[in-house]
Amino acid sequence: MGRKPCCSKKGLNRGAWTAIEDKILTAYIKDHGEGKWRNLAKSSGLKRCGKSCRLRWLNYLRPDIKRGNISHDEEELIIRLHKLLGNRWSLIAGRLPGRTDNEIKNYWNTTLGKKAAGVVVQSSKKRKSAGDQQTVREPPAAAAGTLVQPIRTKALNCTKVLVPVIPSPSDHDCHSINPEDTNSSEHQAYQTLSTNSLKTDYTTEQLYSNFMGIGCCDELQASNGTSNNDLSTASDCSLLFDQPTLFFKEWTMNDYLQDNVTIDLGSLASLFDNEEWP
DNA sequence: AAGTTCGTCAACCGCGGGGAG
DNA sequence: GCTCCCCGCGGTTGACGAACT
Repeated sequence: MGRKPCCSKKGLNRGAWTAIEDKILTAYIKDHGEGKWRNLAKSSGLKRCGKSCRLRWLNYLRPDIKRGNISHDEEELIIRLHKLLGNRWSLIAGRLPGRTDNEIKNYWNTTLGKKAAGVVVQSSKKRKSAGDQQTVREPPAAAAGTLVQPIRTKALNCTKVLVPVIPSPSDHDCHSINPEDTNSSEHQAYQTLSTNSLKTDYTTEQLYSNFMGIGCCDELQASNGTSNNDLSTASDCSLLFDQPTLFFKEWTMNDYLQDNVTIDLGSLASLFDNEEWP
């Protein structure tokens, strides 16, 4: 049957966007809002396909895009999140305010990937001379005999990750969730998750194992229709691994999206350094 | 100065998920 | 249940500029 191409390529502009096109797109989105990209492309008069418009807006024109170099804190965070999530660029980007998945992906491919692999990266735009080859170190994990692999969600057929367990109300002590405080983000997160009829008889080790994609992911998926990738969010990880409630304050998606909270990257990094963290 | 190599990053491509009919 | 459409994601490409020979 074949899939229809996203747009007819006849008569459409391709390649780099011009300043005029940018202006048109920005003005149109200001007036009509995001979404309906295909319609947007037609209605705005831009000779671009919807995909192209969406990409241009999300990766370049959005007002909240952060420009400039990736900071050291951000870099650390990307490395840690990548270790945890693999190439889930959009999820990683979701934790870095103002950064786009494309930007992070590019940064990883050009810089961090090499770093993470143990290659000493030369300062940017400096080529190595013949006698100054890149030094290749053994990856720390490999050297220790244990290769750290990112979670491969696709390979595990586990795109719908489950939260297999939520502590019962009697477990509240260890999560610092006050059941009386129905307005707290902790409580709301608990409610959201607990309404999914989740099991309550898993140990932390089992949770960790499930979360890391080792073991019964498919079985759990079959036994529970809960959808979404929320387990990939740091707040859920915190719930699972008994991390401090600090996470809920700074790392719930809602807080970030709605209140545009400035995230303390240092605190996150220290949290990742916790021994229980993968 | 000219040519070559390499790094960066915007943009494109194809695929899959999910909703509507 | 099937098909179509829209959207979002991750992988890849290619233009461009800087560094090097």
